[in-house]
Amino acid sequence: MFSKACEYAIRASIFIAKNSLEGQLVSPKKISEEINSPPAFTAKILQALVKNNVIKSVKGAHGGFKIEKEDVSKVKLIQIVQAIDGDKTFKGCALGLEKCDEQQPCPLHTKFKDIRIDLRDMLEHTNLKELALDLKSGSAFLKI
Amino acid sequence: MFSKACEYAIRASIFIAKNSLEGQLVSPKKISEEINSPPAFTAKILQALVKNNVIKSVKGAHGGFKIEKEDVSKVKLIQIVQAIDGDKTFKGCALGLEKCDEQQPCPLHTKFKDIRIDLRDMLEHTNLKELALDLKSGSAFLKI
DNA sequence: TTAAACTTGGATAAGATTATACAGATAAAA
DNA sequence: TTTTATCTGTATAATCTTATCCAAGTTTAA
Repeated sequence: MFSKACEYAIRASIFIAKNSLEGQLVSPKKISEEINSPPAFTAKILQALVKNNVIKSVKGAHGGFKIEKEDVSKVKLIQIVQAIDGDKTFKGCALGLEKCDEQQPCPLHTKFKDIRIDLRDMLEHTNLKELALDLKSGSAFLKI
Repeated sequence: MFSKACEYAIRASIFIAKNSLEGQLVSPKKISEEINSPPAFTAKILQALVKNNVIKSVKGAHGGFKIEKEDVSKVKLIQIVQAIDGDKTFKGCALGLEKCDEQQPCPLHTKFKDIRIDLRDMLEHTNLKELALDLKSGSAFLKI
């Protein structure tokens, strides 16, 4: 569904969101420990998220990554997916056809439509705050 | 969503299904032409489909691939996906966690549940005959 | 001002997926 | 029985994804 990079990106973003709500800045080292991801690869992904304005970085000593408190509820999952995987996840043809649309559909076009729409809706309407709160309350987890 | 190999596998299976309904055997060369896929790679995928009992091969001169007429409506998409991609598409955690379940869910677990179920249902209930008939009637396409 | 802690960017490597090529096996048909 | 058309299996290459490493730049705090 998502690439490995995108999985890490979402997990990292939720972890950063949780800490940002608590006023805490987090280092990439801490992030990769807490979401159980390869440190160097995770750092790369964090940079991509910064470039795409999903998270902010604070350089220098005692720096790290954060999301402004008032922005945590504004960041939607779709922004993260789009930043890392582009829009192939919820756009494009299930069978890989270049030009697949209502006029010239692939045989699965109609059958996939609703699933795609549901997926897109979910990604568009789910924000980092609700996910971070589930993490905080202990009703959801980011590793193992 | 699906791997490239799986996309080719589904397209090839639908094309074979259509021809099998018409009593025609098709060569891998013809298949890759009609579904616009790399010939050698497609041949590999066809072999995998034979091994997994999705299609049958007829060896020797004027051989090719087919599906028994009475089986065309019995082959479900999920068999093809499972044969090529395994079950990662409709099983496993959206965020890549090893052990993600109702007891220890990832933050997206609940939100993904319905989408996964819908996808699986669709794959379980869609058979090659209906897809082949759409192709035959000209209401769906397999290339461009 | 200097050292420490951190982010940034580039080079590189390991692994998986996608793709090709070809020799050998198989079976129909001439 | 020989030719021909085809599937099958192995070896190999190209490309993309995943992952690591390190040097350089940035900023805080001592």
